Amino acid sequence: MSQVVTRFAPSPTGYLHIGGGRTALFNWLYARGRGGKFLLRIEDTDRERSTPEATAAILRGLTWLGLDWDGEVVSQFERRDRHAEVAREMLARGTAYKCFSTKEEIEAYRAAREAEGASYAVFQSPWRDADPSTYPDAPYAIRMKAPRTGETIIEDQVQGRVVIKNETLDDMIVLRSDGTPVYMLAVVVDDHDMGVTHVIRGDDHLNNAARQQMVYDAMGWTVPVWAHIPLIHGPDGKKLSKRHGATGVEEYQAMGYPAAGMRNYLTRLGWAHGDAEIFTSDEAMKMFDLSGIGRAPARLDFKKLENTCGHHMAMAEDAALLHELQAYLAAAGRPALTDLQAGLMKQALPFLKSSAKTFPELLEKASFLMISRPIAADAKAAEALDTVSRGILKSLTPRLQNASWTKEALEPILTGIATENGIGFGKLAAPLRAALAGRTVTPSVYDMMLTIGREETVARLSDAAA
RNA sequence: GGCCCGUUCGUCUAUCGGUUAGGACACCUGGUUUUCAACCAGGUAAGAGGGGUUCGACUCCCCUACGGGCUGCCA
Repeated sequence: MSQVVTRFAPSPTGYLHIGGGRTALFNWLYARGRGGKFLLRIEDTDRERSTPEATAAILRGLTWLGLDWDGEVVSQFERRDRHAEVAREMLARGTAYKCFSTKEEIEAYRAAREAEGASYAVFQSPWRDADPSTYPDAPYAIRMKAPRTGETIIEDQVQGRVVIKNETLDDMIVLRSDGTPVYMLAVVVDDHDMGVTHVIRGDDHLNNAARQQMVYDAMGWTVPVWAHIPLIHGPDGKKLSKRHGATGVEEYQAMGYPAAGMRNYLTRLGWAHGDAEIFTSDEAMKMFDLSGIGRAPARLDFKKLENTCGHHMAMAEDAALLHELQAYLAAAGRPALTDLQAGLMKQALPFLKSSAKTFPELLEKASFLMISRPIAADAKAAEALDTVSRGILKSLTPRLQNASWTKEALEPILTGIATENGIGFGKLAAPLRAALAGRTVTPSVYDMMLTIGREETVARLSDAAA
């Protein structure tokens, strides 16, 4: 078996949709897991709607997801001459013909059929078998000479064997009367020329596959392996749209989901391998197979996304996580970390990452190291700093001056103070949290003290005790 | 309208004719605990409906309902 070649072929008419991201991911996993190639082609033949900004956004989205492609990005529009050449070759082979019917004539044909009571009308061009000597001197489109009887069978790796009756398909136009190629032809020519062996795409193309397969047949080309995957739906089961919230991959980056978690979640959305839930991309590549893809559309579940992200956050290496955190801040338009904050963050990451699911949550938990003196206590925290508590903090600071700065050394000091004052550790922790972080919900007081260091700890406690 | 695809706990799914229908998320309860989390243990919860085929159907076939897609000289 020759090398596997897959591709992702989005239209540059907007940002990278979450469904497109998953389609790209499946193609990437399939190719990478088999030592194959994953190609990227921009289907920009619709000049009205295609924009360079959209192409850039799609590339950014893929890059964020960690999906790397092989070779140069192919522009479909730039290959239009090649597409036209194939259309002419079909003409020469007799698998296509010149059609001089105008748009008005086609509409009239359909209207007439419907008037006769037909519920639908496949246009049958009068030029299909016309004698070339009768051709008018007028613009013409090139139509594929599709079989009118029999059936076209799509052997789909996800949908199974799909049978389409040829009589329901018209002679599709492959080259418009203005000489530009039509998408359906372009896809086939490009996939063939690029050596694509496996076409993994949304099942909105399932019906199209029949016509595309006819082009392969007409040209005598090898039909690729088809795999039409179901689309992603919103939580209510309807097609995912803006009203469900985020539909763009980059929006998820801006919301602070780690890319590894996003990848894992998207891989599991509509695909399964036994009970495997949490896995790295390397593991996913080894497990991924077309047979594991479900046939029903899957719904987006933010809770599970978060949970999956939490696992990956905890699994991440500190340096890489810090790097991604900084990228998140930039993507979300939030201020970057100062060198001091970055240094403290690196120390705090080992305990912060184990309980955070997203970067905003991580930052929330890290607020004690983001702030600087004087620490402003919020209303609830201020309540914890009553006269008695301030007195306790005051008596605590001298004992911290000479302690070695480890949890083992600090623990007896803090529990000792609590015992001396006849209070439980919980009663002591509250004012400590208020003094160190200015809030009532924080990481462990020991973790905070160890992170910011002796000098800053004593300073913050002294501030609060004053 | 026609054609095509789909339908297992609330959600993602396992099952490929014989299971007490399994796992994960969510939810509920308990535990741990200096707060919030995280973590640990346990629990609630499913084969759209109706016909067949079969000794036996979630699994195979048909019908219905519901959802989605396609039906362009858009992609």
